Amino acid sequence: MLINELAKRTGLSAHTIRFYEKSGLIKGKRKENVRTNNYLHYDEACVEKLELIRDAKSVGFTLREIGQLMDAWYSKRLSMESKAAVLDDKIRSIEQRIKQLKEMKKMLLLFRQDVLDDAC
Amino acid sequence: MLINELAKRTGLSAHTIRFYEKSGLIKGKRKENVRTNNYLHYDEACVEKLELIRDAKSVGFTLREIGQLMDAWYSKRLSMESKAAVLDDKIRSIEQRIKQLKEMKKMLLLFRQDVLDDAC
DNA sequence: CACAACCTTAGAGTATGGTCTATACTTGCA
DNA sequence: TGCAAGTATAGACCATACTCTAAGGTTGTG
Repeated sequence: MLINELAKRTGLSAHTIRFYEKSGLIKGKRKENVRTNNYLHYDEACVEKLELIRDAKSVGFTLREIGQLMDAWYSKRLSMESKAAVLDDKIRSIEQRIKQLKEMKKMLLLFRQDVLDDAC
Repeated sequence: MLINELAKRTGLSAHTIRFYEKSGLIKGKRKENVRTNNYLHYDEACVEKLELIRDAKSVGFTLREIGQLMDAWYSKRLSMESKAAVLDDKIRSIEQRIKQLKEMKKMLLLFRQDVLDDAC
């Protein structure tokens, strides 16, 4: 599929997709048998990757971290161990973030109670 | 206390503290009886606020959101209802983020298992 | 009273993550 | 064949959140 279809499939703009491609997160391919243009073609793996990017971004991962994550998942040059290590690292950082969020929530609930108490 | 002591107390740089002050998140006061300089003095509330900023940033809040939060907490011009509403809003967004993080963790654990399985 | 160690403001520079514009070529349809 | 719609690349521009430098005034100690 071409970039506009990919944009429709993922809900991202073509601009943003090009930005991600320039950042090395996804890669389109040129068709060898087509010489008249240099349009880039994208496959289902690109859709999946862009969805992963969207999800990972929404929980606070940077594009750099997401790149490492996708390398661990797709790359052939990394060993099983180093792939697992990258994933373990991200999993630990997620657990840490969940812990911090729970603490922040507890604090906000206290704030909230104080606000309501003061006024009564 | 002056800015360097505040920096030491909070672990933030004086640069960053000035940036936060310029952004409206904290406010130092000039001493009225001192006319020879225009040094800004900070109190314990500033230390607390900066610690809140640090914590809230680490869980992904923007400075703008943190500003709203601290308004809800410290401001006298907001009603009890609107303060509680701001807090409720942030609490809901935290819950949403925790949910997303748990999903992301589940996914990474599956990735991890797949990586290990493939290699065996 | 020299001088290091503070303080101030203004503004430049950096990194991240987009977002948009300009220019130019290609394709598909009437 | 003309022309709207799609594609490519380069680079400008934006917001957020710092980070640093410059230039100048103040304070405290020997």
